[in-house]
Amino acid sequence: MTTEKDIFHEHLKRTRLKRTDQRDLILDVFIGTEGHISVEELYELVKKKDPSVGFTTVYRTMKLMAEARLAHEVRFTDGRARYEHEYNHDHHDHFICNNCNSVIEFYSAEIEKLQEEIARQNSFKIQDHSHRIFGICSNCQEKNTSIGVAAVRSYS
Amino acid sequence: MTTEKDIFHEHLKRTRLKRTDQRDLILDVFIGTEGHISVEELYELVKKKDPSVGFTTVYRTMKLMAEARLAHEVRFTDGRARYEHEYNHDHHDHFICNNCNSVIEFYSAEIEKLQEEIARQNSFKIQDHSHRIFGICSNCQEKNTSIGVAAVRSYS
DNA sequence: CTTAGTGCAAACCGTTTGCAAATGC
DNA sequence: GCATTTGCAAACGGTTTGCACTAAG
Repeated sequence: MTTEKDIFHEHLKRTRLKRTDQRDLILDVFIGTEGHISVEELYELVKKKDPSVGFTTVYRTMKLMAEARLAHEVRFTDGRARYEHEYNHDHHDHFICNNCNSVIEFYSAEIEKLQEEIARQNSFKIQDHSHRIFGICSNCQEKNTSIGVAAVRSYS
Repeated sequence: MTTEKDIFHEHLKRTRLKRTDQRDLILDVFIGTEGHISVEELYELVKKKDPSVGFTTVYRTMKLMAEARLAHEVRFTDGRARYEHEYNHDHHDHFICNNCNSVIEFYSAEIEKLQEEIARQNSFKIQDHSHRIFGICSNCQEKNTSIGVAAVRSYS
């Protein structure tokens, strides 16, 4: 059975990079998370296990994990990079609540298919996509009858 | 006939803000552009007409234009905010070439409909969305048989 | 022993903010 | 006249980089 650690080590070998204790630790900590974790959040968790690890290393390692297809980078409304597990996790897109910032995952085979069709019509070769739907989640709709739409949000 | 300037001035009146020469000039220059212009690009154009305008004012005015629904903010791969015309322009989404950074607009009524359906199923109230498809445009596919996929792109 | 990785501090870059002076209404 | 806007410079916040040192293979 292939583990995320195997994949990571293989990726390192293939690209002639070195295994280090820091990289292994960051991977271990990342494996223990779920959802969409920011680099800083991950750094805080790593620091608990080994306070000597620098946050630059976490940044660099997460880039490696993305290259190894273990992590997928996403961005919501706070301008930070966030990572979600990619290995053994199905692709999905996101609803993002403009009120409470919660994130709901969704998947539509039909949308995926239509994307491919339109790409084909345009002779465009898809490598990746980012489909984010912003609005108000059901929870916030119930709790708050009048939600301020003060400013136009910037979706970084 | 309602012009973009009318809409802008109405928006200012409604929100009790003031018309200024700078704001009018920036709007005029923006009206004269097409595509997806960055704040800095817009600032350079504005400077040609009036070098005394500060770039902070351009930033602030573009936010106003977005609030007035004259401009829509988008972000591709360079981390900059870009604005495209929203008034009298149909909604669309984007293909973005990872090789030459060109942008192709697309629209699918079916995808839009499916989005709404999935939102309804999740009791999510859509306010906006951002749907970006990254890959290689037809032009780059022809010209370059081997395109480097060196690093994982960060889609800001 | 050679090459890559680490941690730190400083740089970076797009964007925002504090402020005194200027302007709209 | 009062409130808003302006332009400047400085701050901000997330991320990246240069570098002397350390560690992996």
